[in-house]
Amino acid sequence: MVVELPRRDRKARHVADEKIIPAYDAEAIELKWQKVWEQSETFKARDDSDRPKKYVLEMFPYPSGDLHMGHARNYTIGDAMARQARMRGYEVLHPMGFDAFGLPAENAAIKNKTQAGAWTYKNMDQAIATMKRMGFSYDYDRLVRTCDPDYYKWGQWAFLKMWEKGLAYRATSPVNWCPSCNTVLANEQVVDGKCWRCGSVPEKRELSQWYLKITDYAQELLDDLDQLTGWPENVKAQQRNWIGRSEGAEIDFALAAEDGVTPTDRLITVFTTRADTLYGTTFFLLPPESALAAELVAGTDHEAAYLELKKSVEQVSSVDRQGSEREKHGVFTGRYVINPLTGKPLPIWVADYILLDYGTGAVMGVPCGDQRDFDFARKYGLDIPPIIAEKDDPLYEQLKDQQDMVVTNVDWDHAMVAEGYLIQSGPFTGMRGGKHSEAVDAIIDYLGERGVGRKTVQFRLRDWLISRQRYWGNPIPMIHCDCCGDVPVPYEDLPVMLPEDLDLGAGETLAEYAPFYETTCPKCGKPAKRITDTMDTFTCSSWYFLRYCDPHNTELPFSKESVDHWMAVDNYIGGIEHAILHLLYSRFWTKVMRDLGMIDLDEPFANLLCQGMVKDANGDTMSKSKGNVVPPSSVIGPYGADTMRLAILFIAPSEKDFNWDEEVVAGANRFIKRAWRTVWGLAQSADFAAELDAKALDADAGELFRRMHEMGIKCTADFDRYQFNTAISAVMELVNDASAYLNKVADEKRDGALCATVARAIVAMLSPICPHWGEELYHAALGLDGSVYDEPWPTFSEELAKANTVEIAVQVKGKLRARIQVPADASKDELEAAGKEAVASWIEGKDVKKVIVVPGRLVNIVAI
RNA sequence: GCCCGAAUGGCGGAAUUGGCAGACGCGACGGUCUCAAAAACCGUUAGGGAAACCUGUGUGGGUUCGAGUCCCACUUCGGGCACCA
Repeated sequence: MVVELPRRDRKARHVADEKIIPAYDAEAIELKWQKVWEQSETFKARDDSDRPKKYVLEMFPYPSGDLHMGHARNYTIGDAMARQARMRGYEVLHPMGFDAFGLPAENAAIKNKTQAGAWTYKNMDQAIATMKRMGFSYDYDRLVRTCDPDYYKWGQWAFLKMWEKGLAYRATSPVNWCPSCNTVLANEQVVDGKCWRCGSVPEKRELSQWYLKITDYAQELLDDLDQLTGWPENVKAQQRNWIGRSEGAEIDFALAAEDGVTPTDRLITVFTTRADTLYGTTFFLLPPESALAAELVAGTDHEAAYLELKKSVEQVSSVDRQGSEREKHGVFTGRYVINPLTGKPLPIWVADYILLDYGTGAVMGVPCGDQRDFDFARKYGLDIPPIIAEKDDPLYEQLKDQQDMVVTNVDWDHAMVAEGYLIQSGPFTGMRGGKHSEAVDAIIDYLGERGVGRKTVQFRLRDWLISRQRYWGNPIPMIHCDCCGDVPVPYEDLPVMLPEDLDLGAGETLAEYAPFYETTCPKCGKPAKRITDTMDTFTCSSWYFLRYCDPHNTELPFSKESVDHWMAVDNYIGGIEHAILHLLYSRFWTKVMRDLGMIDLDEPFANLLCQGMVKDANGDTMSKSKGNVVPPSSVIGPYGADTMRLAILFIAPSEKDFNWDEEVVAGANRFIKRAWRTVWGLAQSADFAAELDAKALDADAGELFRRMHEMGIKCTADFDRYQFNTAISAVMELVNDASAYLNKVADEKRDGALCATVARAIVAMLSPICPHWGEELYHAALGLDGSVYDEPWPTFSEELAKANTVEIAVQVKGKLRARIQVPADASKDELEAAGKEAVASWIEGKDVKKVIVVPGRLVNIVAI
C-alpha cells in the first residue's frame, strides 16, 4: 500500500517524521504505472522527432501459448536497452509483434477441431497481457501479426517481385520431406539430419518445389559479415561455415569410348580444391543418383550391381549416410575417362560417398592425398601412387626428381599429408603442393591454356526451398495454367486470401479445397489452378523489422523514407538458435529489397546480442514434457515484475546460459526493497531546491558525492556495453554507500542537496531495469512530475569521481609487501619515497636496481 | 577432421589498456532486535598457518619489474560445420 505523503514544500519534508516510509507494494505500483504509461502513450515512437533515433528490437515470438522464461529474458534485456536509450536522449523505436503462421497452430486446430486463426489470436492476446504485466515499453500501435492479410499481402508482393527478377523459381529435385509434418523442409531446417521442429528423420523425395535464389547472394552474404562489427564472432563463424565458400578448379575429363582408351567429345567435369594432385588420380567417381552413371551402365553387365547400390543408398537415412565412419561402397561402371594431363584412362566408379548436389557431382579419386579416396582404393584394390611428400620422407629422396610414374602403389595405412612437394608429377615435380599452393595455380594455368580447366568457387549454401504443403501459412501467389504455365497473380489481386473456413479437423487441406484453388488464368482467362503451397514462415520473419518502420502503409510494404529513418536496427536481441536460419534469411531479404530499389541498406542489424538460455536449477533445459518449466507468472505473483527483471539481468551476463535460482530472485527482491527504503530515506532529508556545493560538503558527504560519480560512470559504461549485471552491481554499491551515510549521519547533519542528488541518481540508474519502482519513486519520493523516462540520464564527472587520497600497492620484485595511503596527486618521486619507506625492512641491505611507479596503482621496487 | 568459444572461491560472477585477483550478489557462520521465529540490520567469509608469512585464476613452458589478461605447447568442456572432393 502506497502511503501518499501530504504535499508540502521540500524543506518541510526534510523535517518530516522519518518513519513514514511507505511499504514497497510491487503489484499495486506496477499495475498503476502500466495503466498510466498506456494512457499517456509514453512509449510511442514519433517519426518526426528531432531526437536521434534508436531502434531496439527483440526477436518476435511464435505464439504457441503464453510466454516462457526465455522470452522474459529476451524482452527484459531489450526493454532495459530501450528505456535507457530514451533517457539518453534518443527517440526510441521499440516494437513487438508475432510470427503467427506455422505448424503448431494448425496441429492444435486439427486436434481441437477449431480454426488455426482462433487459436493463434487467443495465444497472442495472452502473450500481450503478459508483456504488459512485465512492463515492457513497446509501441503497441506498431504491433505486427504476420497472419494478418495486410501483412502477408506484402510477403506475396515481395515473392512476385523476386519472381520477376528471376530470384523465385520452381524446380524439381530431391528434397527433404518430413513424414511427420507432412511437408518439405529447407536445407537449413534439417538439423543433425532431423527435422528442426519435430525431430523426425526426413525422407528424400523428388518433388516440384518453389525456391528463392539465395545462392545469388552467397558471396555478398559472406563478404558483408566483415562489416558486422557489432555481431558476436561465433554467429558470424556459423554463417561462414554454412555458406561454405571453397576455392578450387573445374577440370574436364573426356569420356573414353567403349574401348576404354579413345577419348570422345563428351566431357565430364569435376570440382576440386586440389588440382595439384591431378597426377595421382587413379579413378573417377560419380554419385549413385547420377543420371550419367545410370546411362553408362544401361544394358551392360555392370547394371545389376549399380542398381543394387543405388537401391541400398536410398534405403539409408540421411542421418546414417553422413559421418566419415561409415564404410564406403562402390561399383565399377565398365567405362573410363581420360586424365587431361597424362592421357591415361581412369576407371569410372559409382560410390556412395559422393554427393550429387555439391560441386559438379563428379569427383576425381586421389587416394594418395585424400583419406576417403584412400579408403575406397584400399577396399577395391585400386592403385595408390605417391605424388606428394614432405622432405623428411624417404620417398621424397627417392622420387624428388622423378617426373614419370614409377612407383604406382604403396603400403601405407593412411593417406599422405595434405602438404608437401610434388613427386612423379611430370613437369610440376618438385613444386610445393597443398591447398592454395603454387602447384595448384601452375596446374590450373596449364589446364587453362589447353581449355580443359578453370578456376572456380563453390558454395555449400543451397537455394532456399520456401514451399510448404501446409495450410496455416502465406499462400504462394502463383497460378498454374495448362496453356501458359506458371503465371503470377496480378498485383491488384493481392493478397491471395488464406481461406479461414477449412475443416482441418476432418483432414481438409488447401490442395483439396476447391473454393481456394479454382480460378482462371490471368493471362488467357481459361480455368486454371492456384498453387496451394504456402511459404515457409521464415519468409514472414525475414522483413518484419522493415514493416515496423511503417506498419500501416497500404500502398507498399513500407516507405523508403520510413526505413531510411529508422533502419538499421541498432540493437537486435534474440536466441542463438537463429544464428543461421532467421538471420541469414533476413540479411538476404534486405539485400533483395535494396536491389529492388526499395531501401538503401546492405545489412539490417547493426548490433546483435544473442542471449543465453534459461535452464532449470539443475541445468536442464525447461520443457513441458520434463515438467520443469518456471512460468513468468510464478515469479511476478509473489515478487513483482521489477524484481523478476532485476533478477534476470543480475544473475549472469546476457549472452551466457543461467540456471534458474529462486534464491537470486529473493536476493533481488531484498535489494529492491532496500533501495526503496534508501531512496525514501534520502528523499526525506533532501532539499530539492538547494544548489549542491561540493566544496561545502563534510568528509562523509564528500565521499558519498564522490562515490556517486564513480558508480555513475561505471553504471553508464556498463549500459553502453550491455553488461547489465555489473551495471546493477554499481547501483548496489551506491545504495550501500547511501544507506551507510544515512545510518552514520544524523538527520539534521545531512546535506539536503546531496541527498536529493544521490536519490535522483539512484532512481534514474535503476529505472531502465525496474521501471515501475523507478517511476513510483520519481513521483512519490522525489516529488517530480512527468515521467522518469523523460528525465535525462544523469551526467557524471571523472573529475569529481577522483579521491583525495588513494591506496596504492607497494611491491618488491613484483610481490605485494605493503599498502599505503597517499594523496591522489602525489608525484612519482613522492610515491617512490613513500613506497621505499613502507617496505624498508624488505629492501634493507639490498641493491635497488629499478623502481617502477604507476601513479594511482602501485610502486614496484626491484631490489636484489 | 575443420572452424568458433570457454575454464577464476562452496555457487552465479567481477577485474574496460599487462599493474593490489575474488567487486556485486547468493549461500554459510557469528551477532543485534525478539518470549520465540520471520523480516530487517551489523560483522566474518579463496586455501593453508598460532603468527610472521606461504600458496592460489584448467596443465606445462615462455616474455616482463609485474601475467587471470600477451606468446608457445597441451587438457577438459560447450557450440557450429562435416564422406563438401
